[in-house]
Amino acid sequence: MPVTMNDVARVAGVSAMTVSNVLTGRRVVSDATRERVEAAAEQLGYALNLTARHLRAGRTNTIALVIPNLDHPYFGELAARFDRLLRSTGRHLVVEQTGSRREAELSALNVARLRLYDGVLLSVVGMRSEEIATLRSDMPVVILGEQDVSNRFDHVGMDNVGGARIATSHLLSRGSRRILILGGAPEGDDASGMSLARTNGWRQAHHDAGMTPEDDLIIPLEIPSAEHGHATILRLVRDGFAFDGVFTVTDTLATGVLAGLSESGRRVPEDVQVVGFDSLDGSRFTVPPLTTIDPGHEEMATEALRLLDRLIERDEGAPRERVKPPARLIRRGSTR
Amino acid sequence: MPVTMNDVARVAGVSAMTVSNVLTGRRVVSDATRERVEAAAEQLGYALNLTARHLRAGRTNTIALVIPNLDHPYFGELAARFDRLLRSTGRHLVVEQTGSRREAELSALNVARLRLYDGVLLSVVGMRSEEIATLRSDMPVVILGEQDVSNRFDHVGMDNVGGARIATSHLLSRGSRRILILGGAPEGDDASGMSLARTNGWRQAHHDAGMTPEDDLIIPLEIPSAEHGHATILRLVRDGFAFDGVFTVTDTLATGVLAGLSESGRRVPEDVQVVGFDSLDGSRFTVPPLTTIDPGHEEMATEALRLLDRLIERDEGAPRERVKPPARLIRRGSTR
DNA sequence: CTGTTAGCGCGTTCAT
DNA sequence: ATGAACGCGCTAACAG
Repeated sequence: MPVTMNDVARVAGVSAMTVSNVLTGRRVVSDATRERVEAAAEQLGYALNLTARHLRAGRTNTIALVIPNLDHPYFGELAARFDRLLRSTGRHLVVEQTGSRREAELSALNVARLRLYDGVLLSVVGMRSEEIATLRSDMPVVILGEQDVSNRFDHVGMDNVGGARIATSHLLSRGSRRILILGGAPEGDDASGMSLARTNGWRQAHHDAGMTPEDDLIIPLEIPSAEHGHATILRLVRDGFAFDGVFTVTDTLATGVLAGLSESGRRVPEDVQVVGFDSLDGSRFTVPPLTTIDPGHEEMATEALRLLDRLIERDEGAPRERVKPPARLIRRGSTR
Repeated sequence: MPVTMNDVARVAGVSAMTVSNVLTGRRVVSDATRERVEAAAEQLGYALNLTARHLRAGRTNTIALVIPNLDHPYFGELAARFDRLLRSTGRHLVVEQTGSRREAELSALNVARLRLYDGVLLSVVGMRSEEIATLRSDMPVVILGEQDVSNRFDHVGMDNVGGARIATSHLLSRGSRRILILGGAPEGDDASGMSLARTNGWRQAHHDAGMTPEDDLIIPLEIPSAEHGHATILRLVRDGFAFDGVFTVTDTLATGVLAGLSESGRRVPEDVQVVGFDSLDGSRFTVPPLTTIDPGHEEMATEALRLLDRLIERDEGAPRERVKPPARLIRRGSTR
């Protein structure tokens, strides 16, 4: 059996209450008693039972981050960022992986309702907007990501349209004329909101320049993975498809594209310029280094926590907010 | 106030115990009562309080993975792997990041002792072997990584020497003669155990081939990051240092090296061959794709959980084990 | 098949 | 400065 406060109290010849006071420092204890208690605790190898404290306190000082996968650098970096911020306020981050499965996303929310977490940062992928709107919101929840969310939730997103527009304008200004959007959404496709928005930005950039992009430049993908990027770009090159620029909807995708272009002898940026989206850490060291869009990671993280804390403090009066930091271009060697 | 079992019991006209039985299915309940209880729970929006259940049960069905950082792909992939395995047995994974700080590593172990987790998978970096040996082991703990750990703990490591040897032999067999070991440990350096072991493997491979490698080929690094790999290789090339092969002690390092070689006009694998270590997902799509060493990730994960479960089941009699799966070479385009 | 009692370990409240 | 009592919400153990 584990050692409890009562055990320590007995050995120290005091009440459990006094032990608690020594440990938490919430009340003043005489030096003599303090020392006896500390000695007893040490001697018995006492360890606080956090589960009991949480039950008693009704809160756990733990925030859950619900994401699709940890083995995708995008989410790994996200988790690290939140961890840093929470740690600095003495709280814990717990990561739940959903594998993008609807049920897992729901169940993670549910676990939160089960009082294990004080709040949830939810990065939804498997659920559609309509479905999200039906979620119970009796827990502090902030939605992260590109979804168009019902106004029953706070939401921190990114400027997908603006970012894609900047990326594409950059390619145009550097002389690309046939710019693929890899992972884009053709008209009428039931692609993700992210894909749709970034395709719109790509289109807008062309309009800004007085151009109308050809629809065949929109290359949809099941999943924006490096594999798919790689395979797709190889196929296009082999088919003799004409293009001199690629805007990939994610950096991961760009990785595969750079690999594919290199294999097929296309030089970057001389023959083809490439721009990604996400500004992953690793994109600084691709060959060549990847020009990309920083959607404002740091601001998104701080804002998400601000909104979540507001809910945790039961500041119910405040209306739900939607935050969307400005995106900015990071210029590197994959463009001229 | 949240709804409790008692509230549900009152509305359904039964005892809390019966509500519990309906919810857990641990005892048979008549259909009539079951339905009343379910209706009441639904009506009140009841949600189980897991904190209370955990206190009562004395276990949480949660395993903690303690790692330095989530934004390093190596650890992201590790976390994803454990998450998959644990989820398949109905348990949860929680990730604690330590930033490689000694105190954080200790504190994570401590949180575990505080009954929040049933067991801990500890990836130590900030502590030295001697220090690990002094840790209390009154919790189910399995140590992961390259450390030489006291025999008071189960340990799952990798074959650093063997892997480095295979990597280097491969370079030698493909014609490299001056093979840098980037992130290596010079004689007498107080480098990490990982670094030392991989340097030994590099040396052994040379001896296997009847050669003795020059000591100036051992390039130590503070941190095996892409940045350092990049900067260091640029410097070496600029200084006119002679080499025609690089064994980087991690894949991340190799990323920086490939970028640096490309910038300075050295062709891979024609002028310089490169081999990494870790077999990260992303290494399939570097330019060129990276030849690397798979230390047996999958086996390491399953073994670690087997050992941990043994401890959780209080199978105290069993002696501590140390597992070290065989490493194998993954050949790709960065070598000939 | 259902209820009563009791306690997991802690900390708030009220008393001394 | 210290202690007693009580309850956070759940569930084993023991009735009946």
